[in-house]
Amino acid sequence: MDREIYKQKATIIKAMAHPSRLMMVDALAAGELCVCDLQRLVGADMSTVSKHLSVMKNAGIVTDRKEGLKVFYRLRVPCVMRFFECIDAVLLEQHTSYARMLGE
Amino acid sequence: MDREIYKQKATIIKAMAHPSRLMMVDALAAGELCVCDLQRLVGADMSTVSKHLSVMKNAGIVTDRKEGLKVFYRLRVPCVMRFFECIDAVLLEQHTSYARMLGE
DNA sequence: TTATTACTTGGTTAAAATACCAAGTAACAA
DNA sequence: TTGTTACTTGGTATTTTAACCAAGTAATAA
Repeated sequence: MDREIYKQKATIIKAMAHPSRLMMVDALAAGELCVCDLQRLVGADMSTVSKHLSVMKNAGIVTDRKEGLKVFYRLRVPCVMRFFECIDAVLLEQHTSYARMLGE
Repeated sequence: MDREIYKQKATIIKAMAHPSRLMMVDALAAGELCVCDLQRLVGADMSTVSKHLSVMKNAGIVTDRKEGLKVFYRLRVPCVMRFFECIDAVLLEQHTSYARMLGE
């Protein structure tokens, strides 16, 4: 059934649909980071950050690797970065029509 | 502040993060459709479909146009379709590692 | 005018997501 | 062993989403 596929796809997209998670993906585009780095980045409780990461891990967006005390996360499917280009296009379009509206 | 930008981006992504909405975007990729078409497609209450569309409209993903009794929606930023390619890559990767796991 | 169609909006209820604190685990250090 | 660091997981309160029904609006038809 098609329904099930759309549900799976929605789960993946939903896993990115949060400001802190987007921020983390953006940072991870440059390479591996430990949870402690990501916590500093988003400035939330460690448990909150950890839960955000597990959402993305379950969705298949990131993987992790333990090294000593630290756990390093990295993007599993780098193409998610191409999302951002399109999102920027949407934001730009919003901005453009807003400017157009003001000009009328 | 960066925070605000990430929040805006999350709003756009969140607007696609629902099975019915994904299904509609997919259908709209082929061209304009009226709310009645989209209702048949997703098979939910008309009011539900209308609200989903307004979420996407507010996010800047679709626009609408009234013609007689019908309201036609279309994608405003076609690049959202490129999302799907990447989502497919994530699903494929999930599938691949699952197969790998079974093989071990 | 009244009726019908195609939508949207308001209201309500149920389900899901999010944040923090507290407690638990795993690796290393003393 | 005991302590510390770096995380994860459980619990709970709050907020956000989502679905349907009912009522409202705009365009057309009779």
